[in-house]
Amino acid sequence: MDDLTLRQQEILGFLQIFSQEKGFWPSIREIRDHFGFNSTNAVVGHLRALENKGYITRIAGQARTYRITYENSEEPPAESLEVIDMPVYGNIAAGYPDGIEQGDAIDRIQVDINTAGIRRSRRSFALKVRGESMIDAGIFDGDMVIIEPALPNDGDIVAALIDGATTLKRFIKPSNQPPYLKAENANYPDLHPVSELVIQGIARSIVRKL
Amino acid sequence: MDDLTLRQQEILGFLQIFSQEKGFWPSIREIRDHFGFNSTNAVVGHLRALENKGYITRIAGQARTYRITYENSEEPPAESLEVIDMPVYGNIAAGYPDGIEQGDAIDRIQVDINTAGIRRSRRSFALKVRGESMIDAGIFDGDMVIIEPALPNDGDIVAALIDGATTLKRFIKPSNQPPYLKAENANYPDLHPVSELVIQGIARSIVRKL
DNA sequence: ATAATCACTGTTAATATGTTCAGTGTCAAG
DNA sequence: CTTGACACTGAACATATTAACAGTGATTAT
Repeated sequence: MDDLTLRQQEILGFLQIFSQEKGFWPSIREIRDHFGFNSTNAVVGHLRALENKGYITRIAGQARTYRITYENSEEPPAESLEVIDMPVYGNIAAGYPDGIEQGDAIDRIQVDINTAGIRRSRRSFALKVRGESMIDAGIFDGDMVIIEPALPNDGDIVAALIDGATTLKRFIKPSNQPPYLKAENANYPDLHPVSELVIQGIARSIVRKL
Repeated sequence: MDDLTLRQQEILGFLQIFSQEKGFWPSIREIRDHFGFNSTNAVVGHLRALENKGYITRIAGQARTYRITYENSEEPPAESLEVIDMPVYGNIAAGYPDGIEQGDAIDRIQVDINTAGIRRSRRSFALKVRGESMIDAGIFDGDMVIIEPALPNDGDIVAALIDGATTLKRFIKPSNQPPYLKAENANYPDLHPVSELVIQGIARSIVRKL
C-alpha cells in the first residue's frame, strides 16, 4: 500500500473522526471548510489520491458515500506492561486499608504499575479526593489518587487517617521533632497529631478525568 | 416515546441495516426503491414521522445525514473494564497522529478505558506535557495527558499542532468567529491561528506521577 | 534547466438529493 | 356520515454535492 502524504493523512483522519463523531460522512464542502480551503477541488484531489492508493472507496457521483478500506490497524499486541487492578474508595471510614471490605469500593481502576508508580504485590488502592486541601499541589476535588501502602518520608503526600476519615496531606518530618501533616492550601492549617498519626499509604500518582 | 406504525418500523429497520451494511446512509430515493414506492414523498412522510417521534435526527436539506436516536437494539454488553494500550509521545514532530511511527513513542501506558475517559477503537494516545502553559488548569510540566482524536468543542482542552510541535491549549470557538487557542496561564498569550489549526485530539484525562 | 509531484484557487457544469404542493384511497373512531 | 390518521402517487422545484477544466506556486527529483 502506497504511503500517504501528510495532507492525505490529515484528510483520512478527518474522515474517520467526523464519521465516528457524527455518524455520517462529511460532504466535500464540509471537508473543505474544516481545512479552510477556498476550493472544493483541493479536497477532490486528495480524495482521488486516497482512493487510488486504496485507503478509501467511494461511489462516484453520490453524496457522502465513503467506505474506509484500510483501517490503520489495531495496535501491535505490545509487551504487556504489568497491569494491576485496584479498588477505588470514596472515603475510608476507619482503620487500616487492610480492613476494608471489597464492597466499600465505589469503583475499580486498572493501570500498569509503571505509570501508576507502584510496585506489584503491595495492596495498593485508589482514593477519590474530597476537598480542596491539596489544591496548591495541583490535586483537586474529584481527582483519583493512587496510594501505595508504605512508610512515608519527609515531603511525601500521604493518605492519613484523621478523626476516622481519610484525607490527603503532605507528610513533614522535621529532624528531632514529631512529624505533622501540612495541607497545600493557604486556608488550611497544619495538622499536628493530637494522639496518633495513622498513615495509610503514600500517594504515587494521580489521575484526573477532564 | 411514541410507538411506531408497522411501516415506520420497517423504514427504521432498513435505515439501520443499510447503514450497517454499507457504512453510509441511504438517500431518500434509495429507500423508495427498496420499498418499491413510486414517489419519494412516501419516504419523506415516514422520515418526518420518525423524526417527530424522536427515533431519528436529520439535518435538513443535507444528504444522507441521519442519526439514530433510539436504538431499538441491544446495548453494548456492559462495562467489563477494558484495558487498552497506548503509546506515549514526548513531542509530535509534525503531522497528524496517524502518521506517527510507532518508534516515536517514548513509552507506553495501559489504562482501562473508563478511567482514561476514552472510547475503545479510536487511536488514542498519551502526550507528555512540556511547559507551563496549562498550569492554571492544573496541568503541569511532566504530566501525561491522554488524548482522544475527536472534533473539539468550545472549552475543550486539545492537543494542537503549532509550528510543527504539539502543545496543549484550551480550544475556544466563539460563535461566528474563527476558533483560537487559549493558554491557561496568565503569562501566555492567546494563540490565534495564523494559517491553519490542526487539532490532534481532545484531552480526556491526565496522569501525574508524584 | 526541465519535468513531475503536491497542494492548492476559481469557475462552471451536471446531477444527486431533499422538499413542497396538490391529490387519491383505505380504515377505524366518534 | 364525517373526521382524522395512515400510506401512498405524481410532478415540480431548490439546492446540496460531486466533478471537470484551466490555472498558480512551491518543492523535489532527473
